[in-house]
Amino acid sequence: MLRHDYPGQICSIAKALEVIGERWSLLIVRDVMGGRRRFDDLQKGLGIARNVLSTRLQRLVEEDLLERRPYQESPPRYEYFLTEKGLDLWPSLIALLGWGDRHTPYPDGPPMVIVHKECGGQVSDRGICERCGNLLHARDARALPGPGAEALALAAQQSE
Amino acid sequence: MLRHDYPGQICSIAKALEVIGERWSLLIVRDVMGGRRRFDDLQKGLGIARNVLSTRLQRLVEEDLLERRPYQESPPRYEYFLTEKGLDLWPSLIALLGWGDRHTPYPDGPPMVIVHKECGGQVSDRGICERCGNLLHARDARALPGPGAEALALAAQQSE
DNA sequence: CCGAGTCAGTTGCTTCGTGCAACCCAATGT
DNA sequence: ACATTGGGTTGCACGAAGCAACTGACTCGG
Repeated sequence: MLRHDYPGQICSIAKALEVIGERWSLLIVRDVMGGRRRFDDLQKGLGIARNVLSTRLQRLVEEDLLERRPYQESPPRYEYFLTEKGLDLWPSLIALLGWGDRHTPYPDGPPMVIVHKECGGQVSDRGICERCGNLLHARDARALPGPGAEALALAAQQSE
Repeated sequence: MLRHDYPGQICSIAKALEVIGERWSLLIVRDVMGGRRRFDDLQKGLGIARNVLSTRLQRLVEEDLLERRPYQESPPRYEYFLTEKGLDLWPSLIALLGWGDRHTPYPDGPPMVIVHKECGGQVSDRGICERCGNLLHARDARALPGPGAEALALAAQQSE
């Protein structure tokens, strides 16, 4: 992505994309939301080039979506945590997840489903629990492997 | 964006981003949803390079998000319409719009608000009408200039 | 005491996507 | 007759992304 801004656009969608529209950015946020917090862990999980991951993390920290916290000194090692601003991307992520599930489906069903922590109900792409009907936020839900997950994990193992 | 795929990612978010994660793609969808249908109109509105717009439109047609329909022959001229798959990006777009509004706000308020056609109520970032409480879809809603629109339109005029 | 491994990057090189400007062609306006 | 519009295509320069190698401080096993 040459420049990451969209000059002249008067629209909050364009503003949002200036921050999270770069390649990999949203997937990094997704992974951190799922509990990956360390450089190598993110790099291996995403298959992203290390230099690119480095610049993306820096930018996400600058933009206040991630917070970089040391978890040990000498040698200094860091973990990345989502800020409120980063966590607030949850509705956008599950909307995209829903769209992907509907239109480019995996053969054995979705590899990931979102469930309401409290009641265990499945969460729709609008972030509404289909069992209890509540409107949820990031902290109310959890991602679990879906029906399509096993076959794919197997295929990934075999290709190694 | 170098390659538009994310190899090895078992996730519908990654699948979705393979299709609409490229720079400009989502803004093109937004503009077509707002009624811009022709090449020059899109090009001027977005300030995108013509060759890039050309390749993006081709890809969006290939991926079945847009449909290219002739509206006259000799010379052949085309308009671009959203398919159901394209229209179904609406929840993702308003989720991003909501995030942008909350976290990178314009000084005079949002430049665009979404309203329920039927009752005129404002639509939340989950696509729920705040007046009648209904869960809405793309066709139920309309984008209108918001409180921050006038000042910005004025500024845009002056910079010309 | 020595070598292998881990973690979080940085550096250098190459390739490919992007922006910019110019060009094309048919039809229409004046 | 000439300029303008619409919908592109072509050529070039530049910078972002991918890949691989390297660094530097520490830990762990033998």
